[in-house]
Amino acid sequence: MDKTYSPRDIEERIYHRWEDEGLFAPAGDGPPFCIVIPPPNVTGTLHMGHAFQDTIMDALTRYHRMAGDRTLWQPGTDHAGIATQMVVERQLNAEGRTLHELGREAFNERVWRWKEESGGTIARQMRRLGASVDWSRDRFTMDPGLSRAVQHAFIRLYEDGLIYRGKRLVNWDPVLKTAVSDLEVQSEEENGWLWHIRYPFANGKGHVTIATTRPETMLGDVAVAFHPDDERYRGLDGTMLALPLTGREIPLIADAFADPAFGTGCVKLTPAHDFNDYEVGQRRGLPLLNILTADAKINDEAPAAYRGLDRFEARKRIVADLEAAGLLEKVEPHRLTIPRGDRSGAVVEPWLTDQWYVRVEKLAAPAIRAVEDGRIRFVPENWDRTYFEWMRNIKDWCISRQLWWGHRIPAWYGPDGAIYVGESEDAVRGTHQLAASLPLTQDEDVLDTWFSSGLWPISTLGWPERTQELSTFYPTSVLVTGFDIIFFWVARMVMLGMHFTGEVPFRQVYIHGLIRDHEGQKMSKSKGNVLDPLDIVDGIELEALVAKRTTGLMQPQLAPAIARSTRKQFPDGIPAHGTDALRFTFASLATLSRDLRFDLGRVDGYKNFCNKLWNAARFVLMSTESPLPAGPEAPAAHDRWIRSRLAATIAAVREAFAQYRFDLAAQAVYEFTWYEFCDWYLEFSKPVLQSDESDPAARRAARRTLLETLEALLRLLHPIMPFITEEIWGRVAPRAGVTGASIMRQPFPEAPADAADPVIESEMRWVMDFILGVRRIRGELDIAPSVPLTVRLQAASTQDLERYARHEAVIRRMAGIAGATALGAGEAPPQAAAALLGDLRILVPMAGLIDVDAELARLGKRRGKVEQELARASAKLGNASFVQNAPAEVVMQERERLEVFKRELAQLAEQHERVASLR
RNA sequence: GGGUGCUUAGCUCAGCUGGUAGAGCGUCGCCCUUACAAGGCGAAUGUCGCAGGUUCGAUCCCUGCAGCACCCACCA
Repeated sequence: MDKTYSPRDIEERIYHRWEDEGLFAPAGDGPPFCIVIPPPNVTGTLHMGHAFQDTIMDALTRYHRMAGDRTLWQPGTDHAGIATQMVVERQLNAEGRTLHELGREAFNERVWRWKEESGGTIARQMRRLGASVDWSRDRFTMDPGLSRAVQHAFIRLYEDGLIYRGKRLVNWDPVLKTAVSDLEVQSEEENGWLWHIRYPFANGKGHVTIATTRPETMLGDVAVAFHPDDERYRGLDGTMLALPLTGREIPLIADAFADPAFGTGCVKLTPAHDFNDYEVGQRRGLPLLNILTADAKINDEAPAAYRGLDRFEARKRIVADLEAAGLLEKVEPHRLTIPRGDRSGAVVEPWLTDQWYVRVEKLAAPAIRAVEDGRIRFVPENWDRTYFEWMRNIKDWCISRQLWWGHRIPAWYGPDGAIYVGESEDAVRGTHQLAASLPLTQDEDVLDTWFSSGLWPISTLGWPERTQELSTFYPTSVLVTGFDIIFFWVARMVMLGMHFTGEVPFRQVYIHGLIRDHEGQKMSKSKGNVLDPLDIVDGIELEALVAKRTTGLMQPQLAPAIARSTRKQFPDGIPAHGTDALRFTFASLATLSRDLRFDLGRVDGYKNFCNKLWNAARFVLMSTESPLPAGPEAPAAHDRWIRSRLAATIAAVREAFAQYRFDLAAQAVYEFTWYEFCDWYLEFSKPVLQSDESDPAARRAARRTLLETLEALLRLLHPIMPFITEEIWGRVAPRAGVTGASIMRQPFPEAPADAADPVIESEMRWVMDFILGVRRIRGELDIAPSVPLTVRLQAASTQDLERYARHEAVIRRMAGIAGATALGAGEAPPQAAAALLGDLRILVPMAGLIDVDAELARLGKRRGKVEQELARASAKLGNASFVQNAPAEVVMQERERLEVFKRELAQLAEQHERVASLR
């Protein structure tokens, strides 16, 4: 093995081998286990959130694969309608061309080309991260098979009466010029104004005053409402008003919709441009007057003076005209929520159009029940409340989009406006027996991306065909995703999956937190704090990092600040850490918290961990030969001890995986590896291995234990750190007598039932405490390691002496002592510093090497601590109700503690006196 | 307006069904001891947000408050 661990040399090579050998495909006949990947945008790149999510899914996948399950991690990408279309459109614009010049067909060809070009990026990145997806089953939402699934789903829902076409108000994005669903609208509080405007009575005698945040919509007003109980307007129901600037007359009506407490109590009604007003209008039979074009300019329904003006321009003009007419009563500042399109950032308009909708109520009911009765379980559990909250108030889902990139809606219109839904024009003509001469035109629109995403678990497995994969892997086992798409995606998969198959799409939904930067900020291009996971893996020079963060900004003026903060945070760029270190970091970050702060310092730490493991393996390989020599074996206590500790660690890791506590799994395996295996066990084994005088049977046992423990440890670590474990395992396994092409297909470790050994653990605890006691004296009294110590044992029991004898070689080496001898009965103890180990006192004679003051200080410090503990324990035991009510076990334990403290205190006092007398 | 989280060592976070507060990073000493200086050995550091309550006992359970996030919602 190379002396240093260098991830770059091993990772790519190993991944290719796995892939070439087909190790990612489901195998065996164990119970099925399946995860479908949340499909990233095909033209996108992986960010930290993806890398985190992929790490979790891969860890689960590898864990289950090793546990013997027939495991499929289903990969794929999403066509991401709006996002992708916007990117390509921007490319076009940069070339000085527009979408419409190109035409629909040519544009789509162009998007496909772009998809082919950039579509491999994600896959390349996933390979670097070690993702063990079954690439042979890679899918794209616009693949022919998946497109067929989408079409089939649409047709069936239509036939089931769950899809309809309707003219109503939708959220209209005037920049993208498409309808969007409620979920794609982001409402933010912003500062605005409240305009108070007078609407004169038609008879010229007086006026009412309305308050509005959107004066330009007055051009579409069809009524003004006041509350029926509002005394101020008693008897005015039905009075006609002269709508300013328009020459139109509209009625004043009494309607409970108006809130007497707001503004003047009068509200203008614009049913074509406001969701509330629309509802009132429907109820009251008011007309709809649309005054806006698709790009939110004033249309020809409005007075000539305003036609063609942008809505915000029109607002200014109208306010000015009202003021000039003396109708503007006042303007006051007002906080209001502004709805913006989540992609374009444009203010969304409620706009009257024909769109396709999914009638969700019937779909939602079984989807709610599935979570209520536990067929689907959220982890952490409380996300079900979020799910319920939304599902119980769900509204019909607008699924048509006025885009070109996506699944075209399979509907055709006759000249009379009749709607025919089917697989193709021919099919439609056939089913409905339409004359060949009857002209049919297909709907121009495409479906919401989330419609096809909602089918993902079934469509990737082959639905609507009844494939082998579908029957094997559906329902899938667990969905791993972020809480931000519970509504967009999770809920829709449940509804659609259940409707089409009668079964839930997944049994568990593991909701992970959001990766933020080290300051807790969301990572975003415009904040300039994004990290490319592969830059952490491979490292990146400072200048390259700065360039990466500052190019392609939507707001180029942010570049200098971003460059500055980047240089400050990473003065030397980012060093290479390797994939395993990054993955281990993600695993240890995967707590139940919803915000996860990513700190590069942790990756550094886990890279060191990789190095530690690497070197431990080197030691094991250097200390053993292949194959293990035959012969009788005599395991030492520490051999049995490490097996006992390994068993406990295995149990902890398995439990952690079962609970999706990757952080606890990582922690358990980290602590075992570093603190138990490396810090203690390897050192324990050295005297046996490196001495020519040791018992050959003990040596054989040590070598076996070394190899077997490491081999199991590698398997235990593999789901989280696949590369380094594979690399080391390839060398270690043969010596441990394990055969196999790859660690990937080895069984996940199981704790042998008889491995746990409390007796041995307590004996080794004694050994370790002995060593620690001497080391502490050395450290605190500043005795150089080169100074050999000979210690005396005072008040040693038979057991102490036996233990010392059994472990003398280890203790001498690790505590750095030349030897230890028991104090004879009646022999006066030497002047010495002492470490306490139960009743046993380990005396380090002070002759000439101990600083009296330092030792006194040391004793005093310890005494303070013990006194504190003692006081606490005795207070507890002095409390009658504690003794009475606490479980006997607890009380007994407390009594023991008290005794121990008392004894220790006495010993400390005695020691203190003796040392002080040296002065 | 409704809902959900969070507050523990300088920083980032664990702490399972209430029973002696932990880790990593950082800090401070001493060591290049032949697996590893990406290391070893040792050390320091906490009124567990605040105030009540339940309990023999509360970081943990309950109530209230404060601060910080986030989600949902049509108030002109």
